[in-house]
Amino acid sequence: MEVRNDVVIRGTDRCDLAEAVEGGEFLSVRRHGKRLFLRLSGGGWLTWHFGMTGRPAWTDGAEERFTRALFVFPRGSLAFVDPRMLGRLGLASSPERYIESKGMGPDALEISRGEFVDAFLEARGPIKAALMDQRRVAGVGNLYADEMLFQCRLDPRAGARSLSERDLECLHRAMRRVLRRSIEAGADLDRLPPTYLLRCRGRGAACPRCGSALRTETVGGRTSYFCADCL
DNA sequence: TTTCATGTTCAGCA
DNA sequence: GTGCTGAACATGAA
Repeated sequence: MEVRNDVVIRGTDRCDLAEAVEGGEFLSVRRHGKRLFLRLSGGGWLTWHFGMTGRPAWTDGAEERFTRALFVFPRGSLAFVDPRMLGRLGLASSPERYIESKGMGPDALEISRGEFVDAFLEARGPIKAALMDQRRVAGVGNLYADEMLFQCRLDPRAGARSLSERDLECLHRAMRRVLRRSIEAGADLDRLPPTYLLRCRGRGAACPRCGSALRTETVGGRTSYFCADCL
């Protein structure tokens, strides 16, 4: 293993990391929320957090720009490419312990409708902030939260307490639908249905449903797009 | 040249 | 304890 920038392994000891990885194999992969876990043949798991701009990249030729760490195999390498270096690599004894230590909630695609409703009935603050809170449900980020709320015609600024059980059930369905579709599309926004708000972020955006100009506002510390006419 | 950004975490404050 | 704000991280795109 070659570490190009120590920032991406901060919180981990460089030697421990190298020792845990080198000479071994990745036996299996798991995901929880936005985290990836690779089981190491020497025991334990490699944890992988992508931040906003991180991604894995296989290469058997020239090294990609912004490669922050590299797992070198006999033929080719697996690179951790991350321009902004907001991602992290680390070690954990198991995904469960890692999830527990981070206080992460159930994965967005695994949480049942009942659990979801219960978790949000006691939420405070704007619904969008609650949806992005990884302690409640793990896996929903800024863009996807906007999409889910849009599909349910819910105002991102609305207090979580103001939502009915029916609203929350809609949100649970939308969460599953949006994430599934996005995974199918390989997270390529252009391959999503034209009715998706996700594709409309940016300059002078119009609502894909009614054509009105989309509004932007900061909610939960992040830029939110929504259509005031569709609420 | 300036501003903003797909995420997380933490300090400081109300 | 809860929630909000701003900062930090380092870079590219608009």
